Amino acid sequence: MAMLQQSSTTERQPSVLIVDDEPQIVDFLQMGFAYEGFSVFAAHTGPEAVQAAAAHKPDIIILDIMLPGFDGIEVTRHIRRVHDTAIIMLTAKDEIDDRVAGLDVGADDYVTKPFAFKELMARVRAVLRRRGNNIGDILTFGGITLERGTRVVTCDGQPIELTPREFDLLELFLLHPRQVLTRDIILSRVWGYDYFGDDNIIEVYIRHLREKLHDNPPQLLQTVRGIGYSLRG
Amino acid sequence: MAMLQQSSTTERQPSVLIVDDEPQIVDFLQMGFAYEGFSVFAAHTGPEAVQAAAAHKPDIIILDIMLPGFDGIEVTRHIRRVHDTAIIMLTAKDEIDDRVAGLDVGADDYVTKPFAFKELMARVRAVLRRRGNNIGDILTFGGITLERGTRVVTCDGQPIELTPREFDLLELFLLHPRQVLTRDIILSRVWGYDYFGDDNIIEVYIRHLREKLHDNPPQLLQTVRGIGYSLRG
DNA sequence: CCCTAGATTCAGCGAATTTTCAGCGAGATT
DNA sequence: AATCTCGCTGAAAATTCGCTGAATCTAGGG
Repeated sequence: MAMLQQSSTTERQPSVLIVDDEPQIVDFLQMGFAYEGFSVFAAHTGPEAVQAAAAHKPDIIILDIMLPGFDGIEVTRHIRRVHDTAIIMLTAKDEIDDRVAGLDVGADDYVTKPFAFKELMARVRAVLRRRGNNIGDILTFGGITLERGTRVVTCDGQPIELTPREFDLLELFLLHPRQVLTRDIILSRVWGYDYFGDDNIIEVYIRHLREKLHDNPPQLLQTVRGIGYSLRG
Repeated sequence: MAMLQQSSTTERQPSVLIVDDEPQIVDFLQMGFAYEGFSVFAAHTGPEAVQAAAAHKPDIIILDIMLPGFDGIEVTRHIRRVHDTAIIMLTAKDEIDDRVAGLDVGADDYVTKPFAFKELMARVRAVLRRRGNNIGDILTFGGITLERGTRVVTCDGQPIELTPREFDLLELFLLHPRQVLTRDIILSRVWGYDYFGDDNIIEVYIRHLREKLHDNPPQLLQTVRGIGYSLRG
């Protein structure tokens, strides 16, 4: 998963603390959140988590309920005593009891493993929004506005109807304006890392977006021949 | 317990003061009330409670009858001397006598520990309603009105009969107007995080709501293909 | 035990969306 | 200029997705 530079349209960089003892999970989440423009901290044990939470005061914490020695519920209590951080718990499907206990202690939401990163992200945004932290909910560039919560997109004030794929693609460009996004990155971010279809699908959707954004001749969504595409002013 | 953006239809944020010497209880209640859209204050001792009540003038106080040094009855008397705030007492099962005494002193209601948050919340709403403080009890959007306490729903002034599931679903949308609620979130909020059934149940209930709300063709409850549904004007 | 309201499942249909594909033409390379 | 690569285009094909009209299942009341 290639790293991209953070969007300049995001006012402040939101932060996340990931707490899990499985390095794979941590890596996976780290990549995902970094890509979404978060600054990321990680912890592998309960005590580390409590310390990191106090030190960095992240906007949100992703916490595995099952941690060696010091479980997620304990961690939540400790953290909440110091700072009222939003917390989303990760649980396996067969840990219903623990999960419920976690909620009682005050997790803001929970997600069962295995999960799609997209779903987790949707919940993260919902939680942050609920707490009045709308960071990253509205993306803007050129005359384009994209509201992630309501999925309303406007171009020069006019509302635009987009299909899910079109929406995801535009969102990607708005997250990384001016960046040249390679075909590889576009494919893996919008169609998933396991997509093995035709490359040409990108061109088709770029065309759809250009049509709907009245970007003709291409000015907003510029072709970078041999590489990919780029959203420019 | 997924958290979503607070409804803009809620006129004013209600406030609650939680008084208990057990941090676990305070945490538990804090999260619950925060989720319900209350601004929350907490106190751990009698004097703190009296001071906080005077300072913040909360809409309602949740007061543990057993406090070290200065018991709940004393606190109630002090508070009532200054301000006529609604008070709900928490008591352990074996403190019946105290409970009666608490009522005599002027608590509006009492709840025995252990209790389900839902029950407490129901009583809170009942008490606030009785006192003419219906904050957060009535949700409105479009021509729809939903009264949480009585579970009465009207559409364009006409009363509508809803089954429990239908009510919960509509309530969810009214709590988050205009937001696009994903199928995941709808399922976990209305059917519970441990629901393993068919996705299609959502469509069935959306249809029921549309029928009862005379939303044909869909205008109020809009489908967001590939994502979920959204309550719009 | 039956009856009923409510909850859930299911299969088929139609429409929206996604994907594929082949031909064309603009840029790049020689 | 000839050639080649790569992106663009229009349209058809394939697929997904939500809607619908039952049928089935369940729990509670009479």
